[in-house]
Amino acid sequence: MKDVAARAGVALKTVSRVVNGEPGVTPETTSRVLGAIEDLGFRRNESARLLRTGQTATLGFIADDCADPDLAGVWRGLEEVASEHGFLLYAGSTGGEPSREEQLALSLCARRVDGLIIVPAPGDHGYLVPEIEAGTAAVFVLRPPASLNADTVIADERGGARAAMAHLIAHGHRRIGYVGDPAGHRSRELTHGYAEAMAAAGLPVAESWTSLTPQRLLEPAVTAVTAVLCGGREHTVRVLRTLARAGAARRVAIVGFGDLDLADVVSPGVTVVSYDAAQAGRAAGELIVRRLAGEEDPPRRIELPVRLVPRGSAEFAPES
Amino acid sequence: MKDVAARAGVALKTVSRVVNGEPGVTPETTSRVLGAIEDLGFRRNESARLLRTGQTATLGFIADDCADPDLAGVWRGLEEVASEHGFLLYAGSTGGEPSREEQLALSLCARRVDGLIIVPAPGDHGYLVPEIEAGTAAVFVLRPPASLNADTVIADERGGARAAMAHLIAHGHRRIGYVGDPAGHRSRELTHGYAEAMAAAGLPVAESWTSLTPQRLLEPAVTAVTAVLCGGREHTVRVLRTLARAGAARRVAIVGFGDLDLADVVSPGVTVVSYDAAQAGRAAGELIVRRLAGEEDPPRRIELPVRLVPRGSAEFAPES
DNA sequence: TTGTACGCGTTATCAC
DNA sequence: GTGATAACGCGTACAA
Repeated sequence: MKDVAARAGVALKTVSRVVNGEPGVTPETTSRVLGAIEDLGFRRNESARLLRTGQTATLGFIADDCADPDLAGVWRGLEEVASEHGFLLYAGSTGGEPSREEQLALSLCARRVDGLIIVPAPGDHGYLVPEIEAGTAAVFVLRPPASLNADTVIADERGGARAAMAHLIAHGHRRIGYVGDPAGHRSRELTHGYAEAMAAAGLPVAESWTSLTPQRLLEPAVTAVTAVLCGGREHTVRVLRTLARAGAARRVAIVGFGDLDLADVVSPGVTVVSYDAAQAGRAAGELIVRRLAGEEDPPRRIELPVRLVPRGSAEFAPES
Repeated sequence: MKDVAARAGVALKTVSRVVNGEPGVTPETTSRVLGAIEDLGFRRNESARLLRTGQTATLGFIADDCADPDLAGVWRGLEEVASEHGFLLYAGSTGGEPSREEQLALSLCARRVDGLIIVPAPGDHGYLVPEIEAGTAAVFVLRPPASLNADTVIADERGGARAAMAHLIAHGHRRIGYVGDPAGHRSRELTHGYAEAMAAAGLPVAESWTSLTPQRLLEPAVTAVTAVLCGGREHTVRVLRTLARAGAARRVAIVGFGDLDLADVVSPGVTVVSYDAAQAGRAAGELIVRRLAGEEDPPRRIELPVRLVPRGSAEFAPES
């Protein structure tokens, strides 16, 4: 910028004015400065600018694995909003490790991102308190934070599980199982929804039904189970694979959580409950943009609907 | 930092030394500074630091859509390398629009990212020349850049197409079609591979075979076609869906480009050719890290293998 | 072992 | 309209 000023024969500030489109510069001077900028291939150093202004126009996205379909969807929605408002986006994966999440978040704060959008790993999020007090906005997506009250956007997974269960029960299923990870926020919500729906229908639940694996589904001890809710894409795929190999010997109604590439191509089609991850990302982005615009309301909690998509794998009555 | 120095009763530089772990500070002084840092909740401002040092320890990733499975895979591999070497990652989606790509790339350069990893949109990339000359490293992934000679990591899509075609031909297919976008780098490569394989086998190609859509596959004019190569996941899915609806009336051998969630669960399993996107990301990351370490060799071109995964949808002879 | 002075590239304040 | 000068928060050279 100094060089540009020298070449145009003006002061530093005048170049700054031109670059920022500030008023009060003769068209003649402007064009001279512009010429010098062109000649020297000058491009403003944003780091310096941001150091001076204190605003980085930057957001950070932190999630387990940005390549996961749900999280990638969130990312896409978030990016839409970010680019609309002129924010650039950092992204980082934690692999579900709390320590890596903290490290990432603090690195981003040290770079003075204006806001953080976090799909939280398990563990405490108290480490963010000083950052938030220092002015960094934070929104949690898909999972609530621990030890922290902040804006949150989550999917109504429990409601989704209830809808799936009601669907299975309406088709005559009474002995229904759950296949999924034992831990994690989603599993907790889904098993709650599962239990609520079973209780509401007055149906008993055997303990072994809620800790199923695809293989155990074939064991004599649980062959009484006529339907399952799968707590995630990989579980749905594993169950479908296992049952496909078992052939006609074992028929189980299936509702999966999360949509799949070929869900409508397999036979029967895979019935799923799912939500719009991009919508979650957009909601989170809009929340944070509003905070950065100065909104001071107490933390909000936005809940996204989880909808049932019937395709056939759950729309039949048990044989017994 | 000034405040910390004041509170600890030392000079600015001493705080700097402690923060950076430089030698030459009394343990006593160190602990006093550390205490002040703790009390004030001080955290070094990286922007300022990087303004001073000139290195941002930051990379930028630009792609059509970070939520696309292939590009998300590239992202994952890239991030692995980046975090290993202490780089933070910006990410931006272009939606395939050249103007948005340019805008993103220049914004990132203005923030002085050390390097750019680009899955290029169509169009000219000459706009990057001044940036590269100014010291920004650039690597192109999955598609080669136009009007620019730079490091590139691509998948051997043409070879993949040849392998797929050879596979179909070996199973007795003679009239083979291609379903895919008319434009784009991948389509170009795949249709070249297609043509090469057909020519190598001495097979004639009707013009209508290379501009197929799922619907046209059912038309009388092209029912002679007994097998197809699909140029992308969405095409494979659409073909499978269309044929599933058509039922037993039309049987077509299929090889898809890009793996699918339930590829091994549908019956028959979907035979695909695919590559390891994460490997592409890692290769790109390593390339750029090496450049940033000062490597001066001429631009490299790394080619990743594309492998055939037989699952059944292509492993049968034509009926005629 | 510690401190001083200066510079990184920009914007902001005021004077001219 | 334009310009000199001080900041922003930190690292570096060199003196103490």
